[in-house]
Amino acid sequence: MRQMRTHTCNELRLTHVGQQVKIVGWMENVRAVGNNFAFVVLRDFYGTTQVVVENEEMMNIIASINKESTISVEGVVRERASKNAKQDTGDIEVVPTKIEVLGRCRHNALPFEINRSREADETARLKYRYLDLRNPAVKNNIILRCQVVAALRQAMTEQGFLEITTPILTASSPEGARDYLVPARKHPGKFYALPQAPQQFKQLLMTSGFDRYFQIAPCFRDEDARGDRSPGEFYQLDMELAFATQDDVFAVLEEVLPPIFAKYGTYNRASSAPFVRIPFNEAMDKYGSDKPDLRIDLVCQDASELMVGCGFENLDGKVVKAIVVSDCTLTRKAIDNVCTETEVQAGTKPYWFRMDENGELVGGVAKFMAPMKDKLVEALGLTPNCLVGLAAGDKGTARKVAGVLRNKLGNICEGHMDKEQYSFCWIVDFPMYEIGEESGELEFCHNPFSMPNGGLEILEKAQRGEVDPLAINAFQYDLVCNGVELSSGAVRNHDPEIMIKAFELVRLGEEDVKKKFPAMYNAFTYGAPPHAGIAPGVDRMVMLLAGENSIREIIPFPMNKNAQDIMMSAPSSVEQKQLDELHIAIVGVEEE
RNA sequence: GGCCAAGUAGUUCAGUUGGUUAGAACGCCAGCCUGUCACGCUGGAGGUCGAGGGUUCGAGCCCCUUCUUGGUCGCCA
Repeated sequence: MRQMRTHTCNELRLTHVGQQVKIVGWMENVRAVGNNFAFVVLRDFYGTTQVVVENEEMMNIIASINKESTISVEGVVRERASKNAKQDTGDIEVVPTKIEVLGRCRHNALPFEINRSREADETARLKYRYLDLRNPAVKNNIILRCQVVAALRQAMTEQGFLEITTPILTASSPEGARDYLVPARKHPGKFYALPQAPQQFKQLLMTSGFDRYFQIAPCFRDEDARGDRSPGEFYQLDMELAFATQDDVFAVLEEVLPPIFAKYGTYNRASSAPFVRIPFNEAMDKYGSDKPDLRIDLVCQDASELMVGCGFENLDGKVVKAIVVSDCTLTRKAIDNVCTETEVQAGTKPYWFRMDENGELVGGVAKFMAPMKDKLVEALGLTPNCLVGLAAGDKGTARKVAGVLRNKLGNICEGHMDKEQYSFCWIVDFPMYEIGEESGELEFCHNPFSMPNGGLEILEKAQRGEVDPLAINAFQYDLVCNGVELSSGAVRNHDPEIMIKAFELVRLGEEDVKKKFPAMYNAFTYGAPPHAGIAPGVDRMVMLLAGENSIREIIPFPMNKNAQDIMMSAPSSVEQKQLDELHIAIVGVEEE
């Protein structure tokens, strides 16, 4: 036979019985039964097939190699004497006439067992990622990723978007995250930067007249990792629409995402259009978060007034958020656990009390609550067997603690979370400005590209002191799914005058705009279309679809949380010659 | 960078109040086994208990330092 193989390891069925075939793959397992009789499991990308070795010659070959070697098996398909219903190819087996070793595995002890690699130490998995990926359970996440990306491309294309690639080597951006810099050999002392997002390029494409742009765009940010945030690089479904409003952008994703989530997700239910829209301030008040998990039916109620005069100094006179969990069966120990975990995550401890089955207030801070029981029952709608979580402090603290507590209670208390679905919402009306924590002065809340709601007029009013700049909203929005922030987007500020005015409010001006965004500023002076866009994170979407908690499970070759690729040994030292060419001198670093 | 947790055989873990030779499962090696499919049975090899220091008659266990890893907060226009 001339081909390497005639069939894959998930192809042969009873209909093939009697045929001469050739299959290839990894020798996953050998079950020897008797001296000259063994079952060999051959695995390739597609599945597994059983090979039966029945004579000494073949036995010797199998015995001479380690598991995970690649072999080629030429032989005849035979119906099994005892079939295995759990295996796609469980009705047949291949009786070899020839076994050839293609790639010998030189190790009889692997760093971990392939089919149990997900339980192995993560460092070992990452170092031997090529072995980890042999595990079908690991590999399937990568396949899912490919399918989702393909589906996204197709859906976007069907919606009339053009995929346009933008530069990877570009200029450092003064705003946002830390840049990855690349030294420019031909320009001593100067650097390229890897794009944090194709933001400016896509806006320039709009200015060029491309009407609907998208890209599965690699983005690079030199910031620390999280469970749901890979260090260094990630991918966004980046898109921008000319002559478009916020609603136009929403309509695209409301059309594109639900079918893909329903088809490829762990859960087959996804919100349908239109997704719920929640103003930023309402989200913060009601859910204690700008990325609420709407699968949880709990809401935060304001209890600040109720607590006045309760006599407990940590509640009395503070901003207090109450979360009422009806029919709560948590034990005291479980409640304490939730409170401790909340404190770890939010930095401040929540308080609690319960109404027992007799309608008495018990546990936690109940003794402070008892005197005003009637008021509480009416205002918070307390019923027997309900738990009340209290988050208190200044406004920001109360919101944050309440948000964390809400998530924990929703996840742990039965009946308050309809988990098996993808629940989308838009968070809208983000404030344009905020008071910076460090500077104490007015700063852009999110990014300076967004169009303020009210345009030039409201900025001028703010400048004249007629409007509180903190009350100005931007046409800025987030897409949230199951408590995960999938994306930020905005109607862009395409008007140079409004841009300058927006900068003036944070003590910057025309020169700063020109200096920071020269290409975009200039381009906009030549007639720019109003435009808007968004960029959902591909990695996070796939993570949600795969039902994984770690972003590393859905990236083919992830870095560890210290931004190292321990398989490739990146980052690494380089030759002095390379440094010289780049005009780089390493100082203040000890040799390893 | 702060805080929390973990680090014991190739792998995943157990290890009681500080006390004899540090155990189990899987994997590996050898032997037996002709219908297994998480094959089975018998035996065996395999350990600087992350590293360094301290307390003690005696430390895997207690104390200090340090390294690594994970989580979390800072950070992420």
